Amino acid sequence: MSPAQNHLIEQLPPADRQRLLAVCQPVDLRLGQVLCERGDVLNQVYFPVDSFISLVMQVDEHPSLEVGMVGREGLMGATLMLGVDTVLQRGLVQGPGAAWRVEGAAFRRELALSVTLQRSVKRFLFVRMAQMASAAACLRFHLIGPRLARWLLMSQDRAQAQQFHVTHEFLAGMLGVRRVGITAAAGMLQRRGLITYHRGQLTVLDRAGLEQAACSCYASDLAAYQAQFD
Amino acid sequence: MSPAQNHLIEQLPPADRQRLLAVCQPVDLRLGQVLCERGDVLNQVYFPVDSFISLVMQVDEHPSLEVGMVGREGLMGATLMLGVDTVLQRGLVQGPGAAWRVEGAAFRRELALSVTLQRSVKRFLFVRMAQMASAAACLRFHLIGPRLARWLLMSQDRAQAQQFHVTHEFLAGMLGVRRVGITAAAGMLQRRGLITYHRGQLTVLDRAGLEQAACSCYASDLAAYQAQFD
DNA sequence: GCGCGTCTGTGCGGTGACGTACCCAGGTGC
DNA sequence: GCACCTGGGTACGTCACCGCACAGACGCGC
Repeated sequence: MSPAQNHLIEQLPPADRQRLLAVCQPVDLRLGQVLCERGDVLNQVYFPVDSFISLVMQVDEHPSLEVGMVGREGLMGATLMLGVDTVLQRGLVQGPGAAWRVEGAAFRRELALSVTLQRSVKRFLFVRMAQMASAAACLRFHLIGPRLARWLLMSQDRAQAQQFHVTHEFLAGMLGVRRVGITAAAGMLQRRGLITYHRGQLTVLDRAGLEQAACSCYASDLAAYQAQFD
Repeated sequence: MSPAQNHLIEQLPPADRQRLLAVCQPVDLRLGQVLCERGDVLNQVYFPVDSFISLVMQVDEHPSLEVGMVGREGLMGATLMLGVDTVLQRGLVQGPGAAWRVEGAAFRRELALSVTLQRSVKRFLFVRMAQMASAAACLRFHLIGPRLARWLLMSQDRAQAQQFHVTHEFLAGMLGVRRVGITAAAGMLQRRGLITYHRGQLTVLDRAGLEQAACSCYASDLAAYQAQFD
């Protein structure tokens, strides 16, 4: 697990990094695993390495809806920084793989000890706020097609692979639409030669084309991240 | 301005409160005033007293869209706590009235001196995150009618008056819909005897009925706030 | 008291997504 | 080789909202 790392951990000064890793456990996240539910006490923090996690809401009887995604660029549980240990959204493993897990109390101790860690977590929280705001506008104004393209790009960035496992049903639960809506939109992307899929295996064929097809929120999310971390 | 106060300031220990108020200026916010634009450097923080402020986004060529509202229960500029001084959304005065204004640098100094202030601002940020997430789901799933009812309740809570000034046009820019969409929804609320309006003056007649008509997001937003501050 | 700008109401065709239902194909397991 | 489940495609009527356009109505200022 040494070359592929979580970016926030990677950027810590060596002493802070070693101290943090000493209280981390390497875990393997399985596709579909639910790490926490809304309302839970937040007692574990995850730093994805080559896994990634969707933050999913549910209101009333509506389909579920993703409001955030966390990969190696961040951590799940950043709100502990705000002194609150309530979980706001379900944490659903969307890309299987490795992650570091820390107990909440230990994480708070490390935060107190490392100004650099504090700074990174704060900035990541800020990025999440920017992304949630743009997600709100996206949900209001953008059509399923562009939103799907954006979602695929975001996943590909975190999976760092051309191919990953998603069914239309699953995608519907991310975008908060019907499965048929996804079938229509994905079929269009396939006909345009941007992606191909078969029984849950989806492959990105033309990344540049997908970026063209995606709504502007993809670019603005990326810009919000880069403004803080590059 | 002494009895009516901003809640965050009110709850500070006397010494901290006096120190903070010493660097605050009382200002009078005018309806429609724009306090900051997306991308600006955040160099002023506002604590509304009997005014309130809408946080408004704009994407592409679409109508504008409110993604948050700040009244006497909070402050505008809480993200300074995260060590970032970039403004994410336009700050538009939606309810005219008094507020305290602090320079960004002075606010940071006070934050460093007062653990209580830190704690309050952090909690308020957490509440804002909860509210943005629920706003996202609301935008996706709820119809204009219930969303409008919710918005009126939120405004009434902050205006602390039965009556306030809003035109259909303005409301359209808050909910991100056409003006006619508001006319239809507001007309329905009026026919049901919940509100009445005339040339920009809107009066809430039946608050309980409005709560019935509003989507579940109003209750869940309130609960998120109360979990932190009551 | 006249004019004009602002605020509100209505009408109409178009469309993106919805709910529901059914079908087919690929793959797995007995 | 058959049953069964899962993933994906198609069809059809409905609905909320859109874009656009136009009309009344109130109220302020000259």
